Amino acid sequence: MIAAYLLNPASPNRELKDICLEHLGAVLPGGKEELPAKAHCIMQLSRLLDEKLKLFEQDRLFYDVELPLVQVLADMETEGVAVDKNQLEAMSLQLGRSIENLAGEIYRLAGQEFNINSPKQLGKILFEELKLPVIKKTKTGYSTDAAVLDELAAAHEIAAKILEYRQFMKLKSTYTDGLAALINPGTGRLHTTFHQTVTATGRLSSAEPNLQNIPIRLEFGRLIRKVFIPRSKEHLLLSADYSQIELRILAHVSGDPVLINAFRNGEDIHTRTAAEVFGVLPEEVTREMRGKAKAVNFGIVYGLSDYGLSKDIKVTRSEARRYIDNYFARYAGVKTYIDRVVREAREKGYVTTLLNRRRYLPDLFSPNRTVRNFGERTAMNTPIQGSAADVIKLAMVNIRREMVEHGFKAKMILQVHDELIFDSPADEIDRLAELVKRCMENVLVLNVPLVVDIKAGPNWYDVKKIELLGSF
DNA sequence: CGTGTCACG
DNA sequence: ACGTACGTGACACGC
Repeated sequence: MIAAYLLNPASPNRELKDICLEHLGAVLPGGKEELPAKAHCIMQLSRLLDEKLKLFEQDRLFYDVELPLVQVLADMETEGVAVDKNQLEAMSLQLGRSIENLAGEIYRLAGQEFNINSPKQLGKILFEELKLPVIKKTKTGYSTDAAVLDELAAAHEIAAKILEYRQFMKLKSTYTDGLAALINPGTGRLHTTFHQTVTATGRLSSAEPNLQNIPIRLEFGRLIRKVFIPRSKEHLLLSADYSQIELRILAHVSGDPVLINAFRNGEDIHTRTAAEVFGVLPEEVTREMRGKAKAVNFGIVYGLSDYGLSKDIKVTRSEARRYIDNYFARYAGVKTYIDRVVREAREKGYVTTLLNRRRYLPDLFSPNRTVRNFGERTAMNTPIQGSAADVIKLAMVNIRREMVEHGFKAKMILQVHDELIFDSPADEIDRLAELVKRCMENVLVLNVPLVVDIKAGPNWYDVKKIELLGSF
């Protein structure tokens, strides 16, 4: 399954019968021949896929990264993450009361009761009963998403209430109630499943529950993180996250001197970008300028458009265009790199990552311009996002080896794309922090340093940065 | 099961 | 004139 994934990660079907069809051109029979036919196919496939991996120079990625990662992920899933069930239930009750109060307010303002969770019913109330202006439409009717409600907030106080209602409803259904329902009664912990063959870029995904999307951006949601705790009172949680890994990878693959210098000098990258884009000194950069520059940096990684940027930071499209033009004028190496990646993708039909992960981009050849543009943005984004996935996967394999070798009691329990979480005895924390930081920062040698921040604490909310002594 | 919405990196 | 930021998963609704 994993070999087939590396050969073509965008292929939607990963069942044995799909892989047989794709690589052997064979249709698996049903009935009494099914089992021996499967055995035969697996044998054929193991040789064939091994040959194909060698041909694509993906054998190291397969044997040195993805295969050893299987055991790492299995152990993480088995260990699970402890949660405070009582606290989860208390939060649920509190959210339930807030939701009821808000619903009452919303019904009063609407002049009737209806299902607030139904976009169809909500649209009718907002745009037909209350006659609010229609901002945008979906395939099936009126859009009522957060951007629309934000705009409506000026016209009617119901909009803000609905936004608040949605926020609480999300927290209750997906997080407090949703997580509580998935606590394993035997272990008292949450045991996610990490999927290794799902994403087109090489990232992992997490399901049942998804522990890669626990709230953090809004303070209220962030409190959910308090329920994620160590397994015993002698333990702490330790989190280790890569600082700006995607932009560092961009600096490496593009060779852009301004970007490389910024990272080598340990500069704040968003401030540096603001200084470049707005033509001021770093010390003259305001909060607002830095915020916009941060959005530009994200946009660069995504394969930006002036439209997407303007929507993100709420400036006019021509203003966004100016930021982008300024960016490419100052980071000319990035511009050259992006043009090269897209051109090579068109020539070869695929893009690759640092460790030779591959993604085919048939969208590049679509007659539809929108689809083609999408393909071009994918061509820019995938080598960055996918290389970041390569880096952390290799680090996970190396960390596990060292932890086993040195007899650590601590356990790696979660991966959140650029971050690893450990459940560790308090008296191991300093040694673990040193090991994890060293493994993550030295996993590959790039032309800019990789920097990892380490935090520790009594739960996932209250982790605080710790500085390591004497490790340089 | 498709759609809309929204949580994360 | 049109339609667009990259990658996921879960929930609720409604067919």
